[in-house]
Amino acid sequence: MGKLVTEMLKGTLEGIVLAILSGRPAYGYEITAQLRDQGFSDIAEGTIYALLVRIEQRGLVDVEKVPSEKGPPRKVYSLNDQGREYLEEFWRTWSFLADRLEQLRKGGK
Amino acid sequence: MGKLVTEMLKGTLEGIVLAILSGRPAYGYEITAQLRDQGFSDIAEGTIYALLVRIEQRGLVDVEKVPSEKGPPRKVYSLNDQGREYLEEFWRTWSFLADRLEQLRKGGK
DNA sequence: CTCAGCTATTCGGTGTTGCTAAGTACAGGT
DNA sequence: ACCTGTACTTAGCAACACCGAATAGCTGAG
Repeated sequence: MGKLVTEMLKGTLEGIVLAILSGRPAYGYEITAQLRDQGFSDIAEGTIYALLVRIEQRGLVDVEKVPSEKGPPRKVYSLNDQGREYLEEFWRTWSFLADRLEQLRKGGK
Repeated sequence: MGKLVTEMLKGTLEGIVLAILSGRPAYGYEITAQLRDQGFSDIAEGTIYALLVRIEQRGLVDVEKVPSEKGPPRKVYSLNDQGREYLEEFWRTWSFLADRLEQLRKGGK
């Protein structure tokens, strides 16, 4: 999509992934594919994996290694309580920003 | 506000400033104050100035030096045609992202 | 059986961005 | 003279998404 999206994703991609995980546990490859389906056509694979490592280190998710039928074992991530809390905080921050931008869009016309 | 906002601002702050400039020309100090009023309580001054330099170098704004009554001369920035075009692109990208997040927020519950 | 192709993860290096912190510069009040 | 408020600049830092390559396992075509 371009540089604009790339920059905007900084800080939101993390929330997006957490939101996806809040639905059900998932592993990296799956998440990447899902994002691609949902319109984030050019999200780099490496980006997701790096992000997953990060949120794991922060203790927002639990990890379980699950053997795959067609490849190396999957690392399945699931949102834990701390992650759920963080996700709520994320939504609050997002709302704040979205509200401000909505106002600017109306007023600034 | 915290790290979350800081990261989210990456990529959006630029649009925010352009949106402000689309209302009327303004200078850095003024923009910073305005943002603070509008709830971005801890935006760093240096951040805005650096951003303004950037968008000037990209040719999105025109600059005019205007003497001030109470300090060094102001650099007044005004959105030009290219900037207006870019701002529209920004809004399109923002809408895309906001839509995706809105969906996630509903579905992921 | 080997090789291509899909699944799945890891890693090193890059560019952009916002923050921190300090410094420069000018006006007016005490 | 000194401090406060206005106004801009600069250098160095950390976080994040990207790119490209490497690794690893499995399956099916040749």
